[in-house]
Amino acid sequence: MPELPEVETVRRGLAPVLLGRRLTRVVVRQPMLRWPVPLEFARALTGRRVEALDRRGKYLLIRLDDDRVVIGHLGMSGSLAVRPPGEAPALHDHVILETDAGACVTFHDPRRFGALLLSTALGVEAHPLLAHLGPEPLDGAFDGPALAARLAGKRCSVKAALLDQRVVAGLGNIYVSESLFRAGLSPRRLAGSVSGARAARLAVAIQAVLLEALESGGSTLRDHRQANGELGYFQHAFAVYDKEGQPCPGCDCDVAREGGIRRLVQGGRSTFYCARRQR
DNA sequence: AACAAGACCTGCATGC
DNA sequence: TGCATGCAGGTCTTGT
Repeated sequence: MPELPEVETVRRGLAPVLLGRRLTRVVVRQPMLRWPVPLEFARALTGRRVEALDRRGKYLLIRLDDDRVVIGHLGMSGSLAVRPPGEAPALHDHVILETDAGACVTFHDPRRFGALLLSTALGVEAHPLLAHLGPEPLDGAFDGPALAARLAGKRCSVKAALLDQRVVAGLGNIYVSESLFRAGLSPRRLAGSVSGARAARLAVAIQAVLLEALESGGSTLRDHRQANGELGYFQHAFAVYDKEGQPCPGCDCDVAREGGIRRLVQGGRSTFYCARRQR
């Protein structure tokens, strides 16, 4: 599920429930996520107050009042949602946090590719999972030249490069396809060839797609929920993702003759694009 | 050094 | 109806 807009949607939804609250009860029902939840996780969180809720790329950072930081990742199918207190946990509800206001936040993740780890305020930036992340695409400093510098010399496809979190932090399979479509760039294009005006177009496209997705509460294909349980609805605004064979919304290409939106597999992952509009 | 493939795990749609 | 297959929003690890 979760790319930057979904994680940011969850962060914004959880903030009013968690910020400034004390965690009164923490239950780890299933510790075997991507990596085991640390043995001391429940003990470390119980009684602590949540001082800040941040996001870095696709990672959520829950900062506690004792300088500990929870590093959270939702993997493919994870969600963090506020549940009615007292409700019985559902299948795949792996970790439950209760606050002194009586709120109940549940980490739910059928595939268990997600993670909940512990770090410290001083160490979190240098944590192996975060240390090499590229720039935040919604930062003011992210622009054409910044992106071009990250892509320079790369021999892989621009699609593969954008999925690499060291190049830009937070893009995933959906938003890479959508961004390349908006920028009019072929997903097969050599990453290193994207510079100058092309890089500027791509940077603008990435920001526009992410901001629009954010306004829609992210994309719900299956698992993503906003923290309040509502679905995201940006999936209705996809131009190309999962639209193989459908007409391209940006040009009048003939589906019968040109095939409309095409699907391509790169690095084992589907890419969707319009061959006519993307060069 | 760069890249692809394999691994992790569950659920769902499809086709026989 | 049941079963096998393939695919899915991610990314670390292993092998070429």
